[in-house]
Amino acid sequence: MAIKRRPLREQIRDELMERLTRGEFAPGTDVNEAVLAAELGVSRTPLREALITLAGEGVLESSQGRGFRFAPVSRKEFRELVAIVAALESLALESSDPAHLRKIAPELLGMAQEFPDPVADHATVDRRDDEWHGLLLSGCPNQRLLDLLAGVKAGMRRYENLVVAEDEPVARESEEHCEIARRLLEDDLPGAVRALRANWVGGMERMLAHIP
Amino acid sequence: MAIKRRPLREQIRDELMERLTRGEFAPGTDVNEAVLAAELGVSRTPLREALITLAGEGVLESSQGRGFRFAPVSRKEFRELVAIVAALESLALESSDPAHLRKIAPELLGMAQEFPDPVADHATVDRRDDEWHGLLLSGCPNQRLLDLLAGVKAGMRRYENLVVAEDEPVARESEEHCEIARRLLEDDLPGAVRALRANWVGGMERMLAHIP
DNA sequence: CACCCGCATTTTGTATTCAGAATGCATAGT
DNA sequence: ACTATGCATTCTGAATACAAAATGCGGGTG
Repeated sequence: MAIKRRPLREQIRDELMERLTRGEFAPGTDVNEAVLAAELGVSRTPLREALITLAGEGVLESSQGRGFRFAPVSRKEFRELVAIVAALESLALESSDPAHLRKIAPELLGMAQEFPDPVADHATVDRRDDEWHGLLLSGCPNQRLLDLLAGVKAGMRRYENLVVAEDEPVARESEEHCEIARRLLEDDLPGAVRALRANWVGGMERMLAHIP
Repeated sequence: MAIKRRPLREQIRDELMERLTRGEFAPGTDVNEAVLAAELGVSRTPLREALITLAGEGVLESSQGRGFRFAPVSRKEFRELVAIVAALESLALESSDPAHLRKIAPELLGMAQEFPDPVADHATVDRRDDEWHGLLLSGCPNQRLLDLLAGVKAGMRRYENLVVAEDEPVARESEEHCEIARRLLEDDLPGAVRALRANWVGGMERMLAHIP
């Protein structure tokens, strides 16, 4: 077995994203590099490299002499991000191989139908949602597009733990995913793209109420 | 006057992009950090920070233990990048304020009509093209989208100096810009978006012949 | 002659150190 | 009493030092 060797900065980035997803960092708070580095058991150098990467993805902001802080959240930015992701996912879906889409459509439908626990925490719901969209775009040949999407979605992660899982919205999300899968089963790619856009817009509206 | 204070990593990033545009770095070649740092008169630390930023934008690649290299070019990646930029610029145009678009339409038309020197070097042509697209999107309220676009376009920069300026393609580009501006003058936003997409696709095809 | 192993060199990855800017508090002056 | 100024502290930004991995070369061996 080939053992993996990854730069510290990448491991640190992943760990920080993990903690961010767990809600350990409040938006708007400063990063104390020395403290965080000690906590992670690394030096400031690779930590700063990870912070710079995250700043490039919009997760952090930086200002001269004042270091990094977790980017604050706003309705405006959330709307901007959703518009971007909707456009990029649409493009990814449009450029996917129709045959592949037909092949995965049943699995997409199945995943959408097996309803998550009504009381599942938002982390579980979000993870399943990510998996579903990941499968949906698994046939996209545009690797740069997928990388870009991953970066933009990282910038959206801090919005996810603002909401608590509720019964009705999860059902809506599930229904919308079914709709997309059904379109794909029928080889209706334009319809699937429209449904995907509607899914993002709908998800955005469900979320907006929870953002200050 | 408030004097500007920018981190070294940003100045280095800009300088590297400048040199890249001037064709000083061949795609596929390795970066020697010590040499480059000495050349720029800085230490390796902020240089590496700049390199990491550029790697995030796709200008560089990095592999464990082997450092950074300028990303090689390929027809496949160029097509991917054009598809992305076309989609993002379309979104930016669609979300712009129609009134603002109407206001800048005459200027867009004027810029498109004043034909660049037939013998202008590609750098000049590219710069004018960038300015035109910048003005076109100047009314887009989605700041995250504009930032994202800037990053993706940075990743495309290394393709620009692969082509030499030619008479006919520049005229085509100019005509396509006129078409877009005219649509905006007539308040035909969907038509302008279609023309913008066509402009990117056309520009891509003109460029593809020059890529190995 | 080809191939492989081991050592020396080069270069990256990470840690540590140093310098300079920002922040906050205390004190003096009005 | 309030403001402004100077100083101490804290933290970031950059440079340097150190460790470890990769590369290249030379000698030895099949």
